[in-house]
Formats: sequence, C-alpha cells, structure tokens
Amino acid sequence: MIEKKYYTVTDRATLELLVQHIKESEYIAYDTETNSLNVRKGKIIGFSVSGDEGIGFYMPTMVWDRNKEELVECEIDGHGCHALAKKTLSLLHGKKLIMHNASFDGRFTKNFYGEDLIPSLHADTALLVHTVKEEGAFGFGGKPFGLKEIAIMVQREIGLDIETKANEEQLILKENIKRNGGSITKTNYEIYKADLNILSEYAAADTDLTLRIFNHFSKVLIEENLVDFFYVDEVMPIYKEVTIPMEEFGVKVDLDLLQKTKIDIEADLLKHSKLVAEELLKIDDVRAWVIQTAVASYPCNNKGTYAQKLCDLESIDLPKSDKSNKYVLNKASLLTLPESAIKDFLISGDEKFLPQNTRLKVSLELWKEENEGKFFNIQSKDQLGKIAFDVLGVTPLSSTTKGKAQFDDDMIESISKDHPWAENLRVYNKLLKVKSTYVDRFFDRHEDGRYYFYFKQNGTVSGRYGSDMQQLPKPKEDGEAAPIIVHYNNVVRAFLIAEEGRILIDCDYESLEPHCFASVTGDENLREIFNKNHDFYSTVAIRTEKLEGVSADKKADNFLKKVDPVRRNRAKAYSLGIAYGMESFALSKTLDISQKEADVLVKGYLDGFPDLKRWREESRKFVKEHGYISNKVGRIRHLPSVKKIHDLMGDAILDWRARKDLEDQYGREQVTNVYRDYRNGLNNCLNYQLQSLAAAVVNRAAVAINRELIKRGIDGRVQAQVHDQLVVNVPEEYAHEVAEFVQDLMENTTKLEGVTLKAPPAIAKNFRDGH
DNA sequence: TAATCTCGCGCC
DNA sequence: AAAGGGCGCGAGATTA
Repeated sequence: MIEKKYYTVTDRATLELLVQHIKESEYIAYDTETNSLNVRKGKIIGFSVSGDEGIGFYMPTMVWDRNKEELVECEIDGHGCHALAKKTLSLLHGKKLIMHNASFDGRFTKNFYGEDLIPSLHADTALLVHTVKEEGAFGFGGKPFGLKEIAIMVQREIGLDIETKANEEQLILKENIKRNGGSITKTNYEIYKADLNILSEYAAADTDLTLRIFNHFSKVLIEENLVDFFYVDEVMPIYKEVTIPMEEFGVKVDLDLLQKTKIDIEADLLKHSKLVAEELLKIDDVRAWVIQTAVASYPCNNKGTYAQKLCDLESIDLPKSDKSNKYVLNKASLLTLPESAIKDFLISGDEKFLPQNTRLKVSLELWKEENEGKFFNIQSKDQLGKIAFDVLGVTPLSSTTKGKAQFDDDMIESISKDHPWAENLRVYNKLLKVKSTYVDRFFDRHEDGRYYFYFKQNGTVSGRYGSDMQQLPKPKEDGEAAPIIVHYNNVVRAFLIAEEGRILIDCDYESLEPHCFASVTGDENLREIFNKNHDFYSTVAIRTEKLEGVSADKKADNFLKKVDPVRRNRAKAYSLGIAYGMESFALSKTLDISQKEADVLVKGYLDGFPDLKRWREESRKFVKEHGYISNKVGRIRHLPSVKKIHDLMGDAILDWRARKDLEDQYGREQVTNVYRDYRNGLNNCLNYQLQSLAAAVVNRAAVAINRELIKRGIDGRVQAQVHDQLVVNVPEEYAHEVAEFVQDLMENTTKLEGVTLKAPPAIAKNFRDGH
C-alpha cells in the first residue's frame, strides 16, 4: 500500500514505487510537463500520474540547468530518464487513462516517446465537464475548462480548499520561474525553468486534481443520465477517433501557390493603396488637411524629435551621442555650427528663423513616418473618417457607441460610386483581410508544408467544434464581387491540398439545419418540402406570402427561384431567423422593408407552418418549467436563469407595461439585465435544439466514416469538419469507393424522423474545387 | 509592453 | 421597451 502523498521519481526505489502504483491502479490520471505548446516540436520534461486521490508521482525526464542555460536529461542510476520514462509509460497501455485535454498530452507523448496512449484514454475531464456543464467553470476567473477553474468550482464537492492553495502555488511557481531567469508571460510561460521540487509538487497535484474531478463528475454524469452519451454514442468516440486524428494529421499547404499569392497580393495591395492616396491627394482640401494635421501633431520645436528630424533633413553637421545616436543639441554643441538660419532657430527656438517650407517639411516628414511613409494611413478608420466627414462633408450613416461618426464597410460601400478612392479602398480592405488572415497565417505558421488547425470539442455550448477553420472564405462566383476580390477570395481554400497520390472527398450536407428543423418541429409542411425534393426557401416564401401560380418544384416552369428570385431570397433571410426568435423589427432591418411589412411576413410564416409555431411555444414552456432543454440525441443545454426568472415573475418581464412596475421594485438596470437573460434563454432553447442536433449528425457520421476506413483497411481519415461539411483524405485509387460510403454514412448514420438527409460527395484535389 | 476587451466582419 | 443563434479572427482601444 502506497502512502497518500506526492512523490518525485529521482531514484530507483521511487521509480519502483511508481511502477507498483501503476500496476495496482485501474483508473490513472496522466499529464505531461513540456517546454513548448507545440506537440510536434516540443520536449517532454516530465510526466505525472495519479491512480488514487491524494497520491501523485512526478517523474522528471529533463531539468533546467541554470549554469548551462539549457534542459538536460535526468538520470537514475546512470540510466537516461527518457528511456526509463518510455518504459514506464508503456505500462499505461490497457489502463483506463484520465487526462485533461488529452489531445495535447496524447499527441505529445506519441510524438516524443512513440507511445500512443489515446487508445487507452478512458475519459477527458475537460470534455466530461463540458458534457454536464456546457459553459464550464464560467465566472471562476479564467479559462472555463481550465483544470484549476473547474477544481475551484467544485472544491466543496471534492473536499479541497483549492482556491487559496492554487493561488499560493501559482505565486510560488511564478516567483521561482522568474528567479531562475524564466519568462512568465502568457504567451511564453517557461514552466520548465522552475526548480524541480516546486514543479514536481505542481505536476503531481494536477493529476491528483484530474482524478478527483473525474470521480466527482462521473457521479454527475450518472445523475444526468448521460453515461452512454459520453462514452458510447458521442463525446469520447468522437474525441478519440475523429478530433484527435484531425488535429494530428493537419492539412498540406500548397507552398508554391502560397508564395506566388503572397507576392501578388502584396503588389496589389500596394497598387490599391497608391490609387487611394493619389485620388485623395488630388483634392485640395485633403492636401490642406494633411498639412494641418501634420503640423498639429508635430509642431515646430527646437528640441526633441522635431529638432532631430530637422538636423537630419538639413544635414546639419552636429556630433551625435554614443548611446542614443541622436544629435547633441545643447548650447555648447550648437555654438560650434557655422552661422545659419537653422542655427539661429535651434538656439532661440523662434520659428521665425525657419523658412516656412522647411518648417512644414519637417512636420510632414514626421507625420509620414508615423504613417509608414504615406501622407495618411489608409488602414486608419480614424484618419479616413476625419477626411470623409470633416473634409469632404460626407454625411455619416451611423455612429459608434461613443458617438463618433462610423467609417465602416457600409460607409465605404455607400460612397464608392461617387468617390473612386472609396472603391479602391474597398478592394484594399478585402485584400488586406485575405492577406493578414490567411496568406500570412499559413505562410508563417506552416510546419514543413502542413498547417495544423485546431478542433476544440468543448468550444461551444452546442457540441459544434470551435475551430480556426470555420471561417475559411467560401468560393464566390464571377460577378459576385470585383474580379480581383473574387480571385483572392477563392484562392484561400486552394492553398489547402491533398498530398501527392491522395485525394479529398468533400461532402456537404444539403441544408442540414433546415432538415433538422423540419424533423424536430414535426411540421408536416416542412418535412414534405424535403420528401418531395422541393426547394426549401421557395416553399417557405409561397406558404408565408400565400403566393399563387408559382411552384417550389425545381423543375417546374413557374419555379419561384426562376420567376421571382427576390421573394425566395427574402425567405432565406427569415426562414431560420424567425424559428430562432427573430421579430419584425430585426427582419425589417435585414430586408430593408417597413416593420409593418415584416410583421406580415412573421405572422404569415408562423401561420403557414402551424406545427413550427407550436414547437416554439412548447420548447419555451419546457424551459420555463425545467430550466434546461435537450436535443433529440440527448445533449443538454442548461438555461437555469429562464426558470428562475419565470418562477419569480412569470412572463411579466416580457410585457413592457408590467416592466414599469418591476422597475420600481428592482431598479431599472436590474430589470434590463433580467429581460435580456430571459429573452436570450427563450431564443437559445430554440436555436440550440437544431444547431446541436446538426452537430451531432455530422460528428457521428465522421466517427462512422473513420471506422469504415479502418474496417476496409484503407489508409484514410476524416481530415476536417466545418459544421455541415466533412473532408475525407484518402489514396487516389479509393476515391470512388470511399465517396460512395461517405455519402451513405453521412445520410444514414443518424436518422432524423420524418426527413431523409442528403450529402452528395465531390472529389477534389483541394479544399476549393469540391464546392 | 502585454494582456484584455470591443467591434466589425467572416463562416455555418 | 426592445426586438434571431453559434462561433473565430484582426485591429484598435483600453487597462494593468
């Protein structure tokens, strides 16, 4: 029996104790300490395990050598600790491992030691907590799914006063790292520079905590009846079989195309910025504004930057100080100069000695330096706003929260017809966005030609992924925007490619959320749309507006999309929006129609689909009574404030007349907040049911696809997921075989009552051409 | 200077 | 009186 405490494994006897502890334990919490957050490039400096609450082992494999200023490998009895660690870790296969963010520790361990522990992963505590408490330890002063934050949230339940303890430990650790010359900034947290005894305590405590959190939330999982949901149907299978492999595999980047695009787009940016500046500087008032602003920002002065710049521009022969490399401008130094107007100015500070053009030149030069050599900064909304509103007399469309006239895309758009500079600015802004968000990111952060996207399985309340892949620009058709914008917009997805000899099966669900919507609401009119293979938005428009003589049949001559595309597009704007709680006010804004007209649409829509209306009412009633809502596959969204508010005051808060009384009782701000919470909750409960179901459909299909690939012995995997799209990466020769079963599995893995799903596959060499 | 917040825009 | 959901990113403003 091992005593309850934490051990540091630096000798043979303790190592044997650790081995014994592993062998005796079934559930083991595991964690790594590393010198980097990059799982492919970093080093493991130690790992910790806990097989029992109160017990923790930390085995250091590398320690910071303060003299050498580097990490050196530890030894036990003359044996290197990396080899010993690998051997010890191999004992973990077949155990039930508990980790917190296993994708990190699991991939790190596999890369560094060649030990793949993921098959033995039993539970990830970050996901476990997310499953029963989807917002995590929100409001506990840090990351909602951070180990410490979670521990603090449940410290009473797990019998630890972790809050004070963790804070103390953090302080000691940080102090210690600093003393050893390490950095403790968030972006560069050099934990590996801490003293071994401190690091060890910290690491062992972490696995102990992980195990306690697992034990506690396992009970909650049972209470909430989510055991199968977590272990069998969704969370852990997705994590082990899809999420971690996706993060591990990454995506190949077309470096040649990237390189070429980088050069091209930089040239085009320069060209357009010049065009903007040229057009603007043709205007007298703008030129005057530049000078006036430059002088105001850098007024004439015989000291400081102005004087320095003056000497520079006029090549004044003065000595420079060694330290700052600046001209020495004290009196003694100045007196050595030959007589000149500038000398008089520098000594007296009286600007009358300087010719006006010299005075202005210096101010302008300094102003231009601030703006990277330009007369103004076209990336500065502030400067452009001043030019547009104050100089050119453009009328603002809107103002910021602080009341300043807003110079946003809408503004630019609205004046681009009359102002050529604005049109060029629009192009410039679009291109800059593409360059900074995608070109630079892929270029700077690819590793040997691969980019590793992240897929955070606990990133959303609905079970969707949080990922940096989700807003890759969708391909635009010619004519949708200026040709140059279309070009650069569309090149982004083409950066992401299949490897030599491999191919992508790119498969999107056809209107997945509307399908979920038709199924969940039980509305026959909605279900019929898909079963008849009609056009969704056309049908919605026809029923809502009671249109006659038009059809939602895609093949009919009077197909609405052909004869009245405007009406169909309007339906696009509200068909899901209204289901999620949108009202006439917001609809009138998005469609740019009167609120009365919008009101007719909202009423028409709800009347046209009576079961949808009923579903909205029933869902809201349920949340008011129970404080949570579940989706069709059992994932839960807690909305306790709705129940709380409803218990307290019923629906009075929704009635503005009743609100007046409530304001007297509770105060105005309080009532406003309560109103917002209540309203949000009542809308969330609608959206959640559909969005989370759609996520489950896609994720479960992904698991099924990876299993099928393994079963058939095909070297392939789901490589990426973007909400309702899966990208499967396989050897070229399997393209058609895989495409066939990918479609089948996406359409049939999760059956939605009353509708059949459609997911036609495309075969492509990159992430663009499948669309 | 770095961390954090807010805004506007991209995606579904 | 206030009036659709879920995200991530860059840039600028603000705070420590």
